Amino acid sequence: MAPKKVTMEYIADAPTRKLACKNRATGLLKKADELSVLCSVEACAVIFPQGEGEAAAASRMHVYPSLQEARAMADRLQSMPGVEQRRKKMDGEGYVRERIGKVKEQLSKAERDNRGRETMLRIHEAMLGHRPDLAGLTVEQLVGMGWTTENLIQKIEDCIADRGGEEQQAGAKADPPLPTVADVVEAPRLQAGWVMEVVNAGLDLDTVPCVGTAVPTPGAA
Amino acid sequence: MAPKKVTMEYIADAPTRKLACKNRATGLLKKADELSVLCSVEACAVIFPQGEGEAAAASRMHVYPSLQEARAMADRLQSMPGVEQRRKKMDGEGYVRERIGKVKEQLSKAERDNRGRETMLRIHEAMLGHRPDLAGLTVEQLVGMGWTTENLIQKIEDCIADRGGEEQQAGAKADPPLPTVADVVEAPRLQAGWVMEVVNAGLDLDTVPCVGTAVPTPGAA
DNA sequence: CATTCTATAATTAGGAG
DNA sequence: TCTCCTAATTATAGAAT
Repeated sequence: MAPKKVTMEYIADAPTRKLACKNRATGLLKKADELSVLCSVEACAVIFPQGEGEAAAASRMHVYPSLQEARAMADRLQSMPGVEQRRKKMDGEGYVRERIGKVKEQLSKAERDNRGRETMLRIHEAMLGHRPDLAGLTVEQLVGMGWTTENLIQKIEDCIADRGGEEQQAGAKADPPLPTVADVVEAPRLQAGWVMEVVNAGLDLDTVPCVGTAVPTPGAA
Repeated sequence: MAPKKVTMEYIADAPTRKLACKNRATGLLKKADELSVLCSVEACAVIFPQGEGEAAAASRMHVYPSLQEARAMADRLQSMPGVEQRRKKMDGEGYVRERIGKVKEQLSKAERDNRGRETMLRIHEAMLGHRPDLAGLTVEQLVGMGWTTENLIQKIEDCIADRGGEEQQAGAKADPPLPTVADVVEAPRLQAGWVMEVVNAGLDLDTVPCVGTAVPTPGAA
C-alpha cells in the first residue's frame, strides 16, 4: 500500500519485476513524450525485453515514438560524428559506468557480434540478387531507400573527415570540388549501381525536394 | 518555489524551456537507468537537441547508455521485423497521437524537408562518383557502410511486406517501371554499383564472419 | 547563466478486487 | 492478469544565490 524506499537493484521476484517493468516503461515513454512536447526536442526511448529472440521481442517491446520514427532516429544516431563527443562527459555515461559491470558489457558485445553476422548475411543476400522482389516499389518506397542510403553517405563522409588529419596514402585526396545539383543532373550516366538505378527509375533528380516529406514518418498522418 | 500543475504544451520562454529540457532530460536518463537496473532490460534513450546541425548537436545531446551502446541498440532496432507490430497499438504511439499538435508536426516536417534536401544532394554527389576518396577507407569504415546498407535492405523488405496485401496496379498511378534485381544480375557490369565495389575492395564475401565484431562500436575499446 | 533549495506535483509500490 | 486505490517516494518548477 505504500512503496518502500526503492532499492536500486535487480528485482528478484518475477511477477513484481514484470509489473515494475511495465509500469516504469510506460512512465519512461510518458516522460519522453512530455520532454519532446514541452521543449520541442526529438526524444526517443526504446526498451528491449529481456534476452528474447528478435522476433518474439517485438510484442513486448516499448518504443517512443513509433517504431518507424525510432528507426529514423536510430539512423540519425549512427550517422553522427561520434568522435568528438567521445571524450566529453555526456550525460548518462555516469550511470552506465556506475551500474553496468564488465559482465553485462561482454554479454551484450557477444550478442551484437552474433546479430551483426546474421544481418551482414542478409546484406549479401540482397546485394547478390537473391531478393528479386524489388519490383513494384512505390515512389515512397524508393524515396525511403534514397533516404536510408543517405546515412551511408553520411557515415562515409564522417569516416573520411575523421581521417582528415591523418596522412593520405593515395594522392587523390584534396577536397573535391563540391558538385552542385546541376552537375549531378548533367551527369546522368550510370556510374551508380543498382540502388541508384532504382532511385532514378522512380524519381527525377529535379524532383528531389519531394523526398524529405514522406520518409521519416511514413505512417504518421 | 513550487511547481504549478504542469501544462503539457510547448514552453515559450526560452530560458525556462532550456532549463526544463536539461532537468527533464537528466530525469529521463535516470529513469532509463533505473528501469534497466531494476528489471534487467536494455533501455535506450536519446534526446536530440532542437533543429541543430548534426555536428553541433553532439554537444547538447543526451544519450543513455553511452553513445556506443545506444548505437548498438539502434542497430538492433533496425534489424527487427518491424512489420508485424506496425498494426499493434504499441505503447507510446498513443502519447504521440494525443500530444503532438499539428503545429509541431508541421514544424518538424519542414525541418526534415530541409535536411532531406541537403543530404539528398550528398547522395547524388557520392553516388555519381564525385567523391573518389573512398579508396582509402579502412576495414571498419567499409564494415560501417555494410551496416548502414543493411538498413536499406531492411527497409526495402518492410516496404515489400507492406504491399503484400495490397494489389499491385501496374500503371494506375506512377508505379515506376523499375528493373528487377534479376535484370541487374543479368547485366554483370551493372550488378554491383559503387557501394558493392568498395565493399568488395575491402572485404571478401567469404570473410563475412569477421565483420560482425567491429560494426556496432567502431570507436569502443 | 548555472546551482541549490524546497514545496508541491507526479510517479509508482503494494494491496485488494 | 489486469485495474483501481492509496500512500510514500521521487521528480521538478520556481525562487533564491
